[in-house]
Amino acid sequence: MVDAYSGHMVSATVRLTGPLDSRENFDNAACPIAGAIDVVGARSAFLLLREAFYGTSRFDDFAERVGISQPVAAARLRELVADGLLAREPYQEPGQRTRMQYRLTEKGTEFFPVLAALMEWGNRWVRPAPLEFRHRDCGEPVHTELRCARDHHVAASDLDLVLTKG
Amino acid sequence: MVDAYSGHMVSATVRLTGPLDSRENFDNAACPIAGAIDVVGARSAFLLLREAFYGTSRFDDFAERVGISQPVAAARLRELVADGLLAREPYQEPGQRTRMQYRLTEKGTEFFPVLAALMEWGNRWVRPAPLEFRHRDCGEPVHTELRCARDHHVAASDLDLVLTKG
DNA sequence: CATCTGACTTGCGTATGGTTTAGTCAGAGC
DNA sequence: GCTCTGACTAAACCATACGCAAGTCAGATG
Repeated sequence: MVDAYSGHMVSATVRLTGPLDSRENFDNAACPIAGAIDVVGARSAFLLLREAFYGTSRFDDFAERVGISQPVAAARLRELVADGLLAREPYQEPGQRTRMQYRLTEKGTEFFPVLAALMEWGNRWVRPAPLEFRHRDCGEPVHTELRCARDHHVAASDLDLVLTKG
Repeated sequence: MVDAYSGHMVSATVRLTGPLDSRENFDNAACPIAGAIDVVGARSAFLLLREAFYGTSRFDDFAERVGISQPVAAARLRELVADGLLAREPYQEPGQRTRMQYRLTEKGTEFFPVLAALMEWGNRWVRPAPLEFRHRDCGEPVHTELRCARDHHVAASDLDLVLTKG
């Protein structure tokens, strides 16, 4: 982990393999991370999704619990629906009038690991809070990790980034 | 997974336990997710960190490979250094003059699961790319997942969010 | 018919993240 | 001492993310 020339610690980097090694075949415009951020990059989008995972479903609750204004909540919820992370649908409790609710789609649900990783990192490095995820069945704390198909725990420095086609 | 009243699918939500159940004891201002976003919320910050994990260390390379202008690269790198995710340090290759490099700190290195989760989600739902992380030792694909201390695989709907103090 | 509530919209101003173009500055090599 | 390169900075500008205050509108409830 110590660089031969500088004597400084070297970062734990991913290794880019094959055609990616020269960096010429890495297409920045095609990067899925950039794509993801273009969809959910706004602060309010992250926090609205957090709220959705906490069970919030109604417009006013979203705005209030996230702490954003109604115009922003409306704009962002509309985007999240348009991008397929949330579904907007009418519902009716008995004896109540029809209302609207926002529900996580499969695309939205699968975003959870991002939020969990962000929460874990934020809790450790930015804003420690007395909050923790626990597995309901066994009560043990839960954290995000990288695993390979053979179930090995993997660090960033043990990763290769490979081109699977082309 | 089907709501008793609406007949619609119900989202896979985390369960807020104890004092959090009523939502009155959930302090939005203290949320670690919000804290994390306040630090690395900008698109350019995510992409600069991605580049750092891909081994980039020099200013011009960051700007070019991320595809951002130099003023933005300078501003964001300065912030990431100020926030402790990157370290800016001089280095010197033999026979070369002293230059600057940006290196991931421990705080920055631990951000990797967020990027990995974002990449996995983006690759599946937004911008499929022929890119994959593989475990260098065994060659198997790697993905992010939630595990409890007893090594159970956990979904969002199997999670409790608990207050550990207060 | 009047009121209430949920779910927004409209209009306005500010802050931030981004762009382009151009320039600075220091050290190594010639 | 001139040039080249790496690492930025400066100025002017545009787009969007956000805020606040107020208004709209439709469907129960009384």
